[in-house]
Amino acid sequence: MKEAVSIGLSAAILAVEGEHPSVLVVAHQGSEDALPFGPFDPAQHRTLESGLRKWVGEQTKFDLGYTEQLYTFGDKGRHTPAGGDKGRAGADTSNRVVSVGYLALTRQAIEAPHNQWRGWYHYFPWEDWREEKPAMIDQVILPALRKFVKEAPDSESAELRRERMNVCFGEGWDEERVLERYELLYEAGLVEEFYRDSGQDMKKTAARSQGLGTAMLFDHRRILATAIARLRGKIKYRPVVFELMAPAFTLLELQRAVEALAGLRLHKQNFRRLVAEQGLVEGTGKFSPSARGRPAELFRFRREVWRERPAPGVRLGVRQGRRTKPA
Amino acid sequence: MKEAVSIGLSAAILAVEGEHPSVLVVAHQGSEDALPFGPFDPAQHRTLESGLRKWVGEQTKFDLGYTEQLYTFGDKGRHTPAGGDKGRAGADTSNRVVSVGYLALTRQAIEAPHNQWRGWYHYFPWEDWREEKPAMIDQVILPALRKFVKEAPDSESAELRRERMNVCFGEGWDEERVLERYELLYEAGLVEEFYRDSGQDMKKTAARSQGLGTAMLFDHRRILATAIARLRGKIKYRPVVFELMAPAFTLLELQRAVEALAGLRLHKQNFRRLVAEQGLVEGTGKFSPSARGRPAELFRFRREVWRERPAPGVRLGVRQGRRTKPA
DNA sequence: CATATTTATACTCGAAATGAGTATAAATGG
DNA sequence: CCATTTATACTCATTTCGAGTATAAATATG
Repeated sequence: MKEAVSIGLSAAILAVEGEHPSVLVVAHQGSEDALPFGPFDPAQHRTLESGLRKWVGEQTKFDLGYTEQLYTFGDKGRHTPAGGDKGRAGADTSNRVVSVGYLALTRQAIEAPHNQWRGWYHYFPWEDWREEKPAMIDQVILPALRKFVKEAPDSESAELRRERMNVCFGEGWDEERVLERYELLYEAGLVEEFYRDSGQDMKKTAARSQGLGTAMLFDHRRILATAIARLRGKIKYRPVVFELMAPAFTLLELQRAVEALAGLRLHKQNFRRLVAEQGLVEGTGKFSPSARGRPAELFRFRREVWRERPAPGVRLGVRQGRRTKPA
Repeated sequence: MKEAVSIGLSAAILAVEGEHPSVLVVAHQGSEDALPFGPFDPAQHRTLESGLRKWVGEQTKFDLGYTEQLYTFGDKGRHTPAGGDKGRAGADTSNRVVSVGYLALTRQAIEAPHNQWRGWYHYFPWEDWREEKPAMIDQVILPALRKFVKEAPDSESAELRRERMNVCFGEGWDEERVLERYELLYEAGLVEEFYRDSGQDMKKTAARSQGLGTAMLFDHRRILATAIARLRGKIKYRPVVFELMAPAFTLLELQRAVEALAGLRLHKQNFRRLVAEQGLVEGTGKFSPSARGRPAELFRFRREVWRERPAPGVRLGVRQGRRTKPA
């Protein structure tokens, strides 16, 4: 009980601008993108969350609105001090860091110095299915994963890998499995972090040259994957999207925001039916000055719903096209 | 980043025996029930979970099967060393404990020395609606919460408290809000832990005499509430119930298990329809030696489903009776 | 000015899922 | 044999869901 460990708090601070979902990254030591990251000081803070709010406020100059704890990672090797010893099994008895990841949602998309907003899909290009199924899945990911299956040490392990491949990238896209997919790609050696963490030289590896997404510092991309997965799940049963919206918005704007988060296109007429039926939203009499087309009414979120309905949320109305159904 | 903190790992190890959902508790120092609890030793373990498995194996003599991380609590004051200083704002600069809670599911219900299985609903009597709505809700909880609303420092705070009361205990029971309800009862001073943590003498307090559920050591009841909430949510979309079942079971046994977890009664015919339709289960040709009535076929879980279906799980088929619907 | 184009919004329709039963089968205990 | 108990199959009305069609209200263009 006396083992000293330090606690790192990392925040995936998310926002949406129009159709672009983004995350706040800081220009950290070196070149890799990083999430805002700071230590938890037990002497100063009563809760983990208050510690987080404190230094996020200091570093990024704005208040966290909605926040939610994601996960606590304690894996050795996946949080190597940048530039430090890189041996995987290396007995680094120095100071072990356990990192607690948080999700935060905000409307503000300010540009503080050293901070900037970057699109999610830079880090997870295979997760954006709004236009079409990303070609890299069939062209790069699946071939590489099939190789990963073949190279399994034994047949049991191969079967397991095959299952994971199918669940993650096979028939029937489940947009919530963001973390599972990233973890699989990591283990299969298809993301840069794998080579960094295991001390191998990335340049030497063939797979590396394909560069699946942009790498991040430490385990920050894992935390971001967790954040996106959680958010994608949550929008379906809790009205969290509104934390990301301006006070007034058109229904199309709302739909575009949900689509940006889910990485999927939705059926317009059904989306508005769902939102309306659930009473999540009420019209202000005002209308949006639209460039062309009929002007859309501006709506506002009815904060009261969370009192009335036990589990409100924007159910994504219908996926368009695809969606294979099992017998 | 050099602040020393120690990490405690607590496990809510859950099982179901027939209709009785239970949790493994250890006879700890003093009188309060405790979850199996141990330190994380960063020098010895690569991940938090491997640390957990290690000492749970040592202390309780059995393997954890399915495990899942729940939440990391770091609140000052809610993890006071038993018998130690109890001042809430007391500057105990000693050693702060951050506790990571885990959920584990198991079939075995062995009786190790010093360990024992106890029913969930000893700790959360208001959560079991299988027979009927627990009378204590109307007779004890709601009156006390109304008092809590009245005593709010200002009207804004009162409105917030009223909302929480309604969401937690008002119309439309949402069986998943186990943690929210426990937290509300804690803040309203209706559970023993509140008085212990704030250093007040419980005997002196009127509310105490009503004793809502059995208290636990440290924040273990909070962790257990988190575990139950998580499990109640998860059974609806992932086939986790089967982690708790024997290899072969009748559909009624499966239903009773789900009911025990959810604290609700289900519609028998529809439950079997759902389970069958989803292909979660397949009949062995064998039949259960039933005491009376037509013998029921024994079924087994089809492990393959998790390959075939993207998000299988036992959707609870239909709540019987109640369920008020908003306009 | 008429008309194509664009966007918003209302309404329809069939397929599936859901909630609540009824009906029948297969055992046991008098 | 018959009342009782449990299992299991099937029916039916209602709601939800996925996918359209239809119409309205604006702008752009010839």
